[in-house]
Amino acid sequence: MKATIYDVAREAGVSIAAVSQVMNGKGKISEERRAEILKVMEKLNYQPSVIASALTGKKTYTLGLLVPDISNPFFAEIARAVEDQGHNLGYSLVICSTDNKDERVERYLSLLQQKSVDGMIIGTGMDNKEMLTPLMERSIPVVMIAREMPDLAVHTVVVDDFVGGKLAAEHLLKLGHVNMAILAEHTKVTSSRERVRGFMSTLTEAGIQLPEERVRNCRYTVEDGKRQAIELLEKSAAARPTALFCCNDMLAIGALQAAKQLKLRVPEDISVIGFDNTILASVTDPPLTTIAQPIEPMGKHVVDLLILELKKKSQAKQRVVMRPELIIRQSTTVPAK
Amino acid sequence: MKATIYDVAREAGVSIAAVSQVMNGKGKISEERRAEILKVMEKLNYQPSVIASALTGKKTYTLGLLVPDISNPFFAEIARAVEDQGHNLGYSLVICSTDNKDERVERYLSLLQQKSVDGMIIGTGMDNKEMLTPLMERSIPVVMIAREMPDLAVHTVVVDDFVGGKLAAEHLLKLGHVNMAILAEHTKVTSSRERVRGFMSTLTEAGIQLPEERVRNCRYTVEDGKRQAIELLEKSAAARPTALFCCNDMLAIGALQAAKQLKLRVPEDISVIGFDNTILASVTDPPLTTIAQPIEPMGKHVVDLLILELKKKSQAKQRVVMRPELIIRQSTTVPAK
DNA sequence: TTGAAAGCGGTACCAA
DNA sequence: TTGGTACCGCTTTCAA
Repeated sequence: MKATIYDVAREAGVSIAAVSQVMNGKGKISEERRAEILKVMEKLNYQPSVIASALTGKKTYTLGLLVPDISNPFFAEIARAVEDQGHNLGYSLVICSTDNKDERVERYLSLLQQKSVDGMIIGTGMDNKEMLTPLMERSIPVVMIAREMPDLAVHTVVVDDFVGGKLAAEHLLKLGHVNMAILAEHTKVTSSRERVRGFMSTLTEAGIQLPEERVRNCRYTVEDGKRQAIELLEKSAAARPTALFCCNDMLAIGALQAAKQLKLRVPEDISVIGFDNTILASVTDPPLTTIAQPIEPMGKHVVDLLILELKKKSQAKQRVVMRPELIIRQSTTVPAK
Repeated sequence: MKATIYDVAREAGVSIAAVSQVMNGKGKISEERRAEILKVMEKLNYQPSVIASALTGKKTYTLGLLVPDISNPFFAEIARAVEDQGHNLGYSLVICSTDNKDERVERYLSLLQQKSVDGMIIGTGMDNKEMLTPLMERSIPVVMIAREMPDLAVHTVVVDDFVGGKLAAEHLLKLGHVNMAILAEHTKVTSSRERVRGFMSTLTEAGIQLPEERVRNCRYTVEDGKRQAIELLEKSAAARPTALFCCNDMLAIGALQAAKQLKLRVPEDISVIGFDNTILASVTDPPLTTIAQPIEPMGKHVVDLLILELKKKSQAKQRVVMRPELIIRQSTTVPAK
């Protein structure tokens, strides 16, 4: 069996209060007693129970992370960043893949509460934003990453999606494209909406109009990206776009596959630009030009905000917007004339 | 504040014991009381504290998963499979990325113990296998996935690496290759060793010898795979291998990049075959022929074994070996003559 | 059936 | 300085 505080106390011939004090560095203990207790703890290989300690109102040192799917490289990379910073600060991470289903979100939220996690990091969308209010009422710290719920007072760390869309547009514009299309996510995904908005507004400034049918909403899968891209591209050279802005790397990969299937060369016949700069973007062929999210700093920052909040409650909620960056690889070039 | 069992008891005018009983479906409670209590629980939105319950000796319904790096697609996919099956059975998952560092493994092992997880799933290697014995002594259930420690009595779920290597070799042999090379992982990684062994033994059976310098040990990164592949490939057409067996998809991607840099065409000039069949294999260009591990069934199975063990202790430890499968895509073909 | 009470492993207050 | 002790929220035994 595991040694308990009682075992240590008995073995050291002191009270459990004394043991507790040396663990927490509180109270006054004579040097010799402290040394003796430490020695016994060592000898018994004593590991204090986080469970017991949590029951007395202390923290569980556990955080929950909700993402749509941990097997999706973007969220896996976020998870790693969050895990690392959490670990630095002494916290463990429970992962929760929601598949973007409200029912799963709800289940996980409830589970995490029952397990008394110290805080939650939300990186998943949800239709019903009311789901978070019970948490706030119970003052369980919540922060958001890569997603936002504007009318919720929580710390949020996102990339500047509008600027991201703008960067993509500027890049394509500079290359000389005028005839473009967009593979977007579902319209309820704010980040995607903003990316589209940034992209479109830049086109508009350049005097270019994008017909409505050139903006396709896709599910977050390679397959759907491919399907929609095919619809966009299976036209005569004159009728099809020369460049495709995809709101995430998965969709861009779908676009790449669509091009291949249609025997179109990337980038000569069709330029493709992605978003996120996950590992996927670097292994495709051709490697994907994409808009990078600073995933690691974002994860680190969101954890810092969460820990800050659960230490000293109540402070102005901040919305941290990080700057995206254009990563030029080889999936974009000047349009064929 | 959160409602406690006392709140429910008071509100319902019963003892906390009664409330506890209806929660656990134990003891005898009259139908009316049970209904009343249920109603009050509902009304107060009562959520029992897993922490408190765990302290009384019940489970925490939390599992720990140790992998080298959750941002690596292979392990992210494993994590997802494990998470799903755990979730089905009522367990949450704490992820621990070890970077294959014994020091991190140790830290996480200790942390998970302090948090009283019900069991641990090890998918990471470790140099010092002694690290697990303290767990066994404390009879904390441990199972392994995708890795093994032969002299450890734990349930293990792995793919048949030897057969995997064999499948790869047979495929290349059938295509007509005689001049091959291997990108392996570090020799301390048993799975990689077995893959190499399976591959080599099949070549030997076919009367083909592989010179020692044709087997390169790499770190688990695209970069290192690329570096080593370049060394293998930067020779005259006559002196270089016509096919490369890579012990995981990451290395295979490195090989693809090496070929590209050396202006060799895949598969015409050089065939490349990977291992794992992660999402990466489907997005490269050309798409990677690879040996698939049945990740999802493996994850499911390992969780089942773990749960089984922590329910009814003590049973013969089993080693489940799943069959790998050759997935032919477009990175392999007949050798140029 | 029902409920009083003794833990589980700590924390923290307070008296000695 | 020390240690006794009342919780924390829940489970379980046992007497009523």
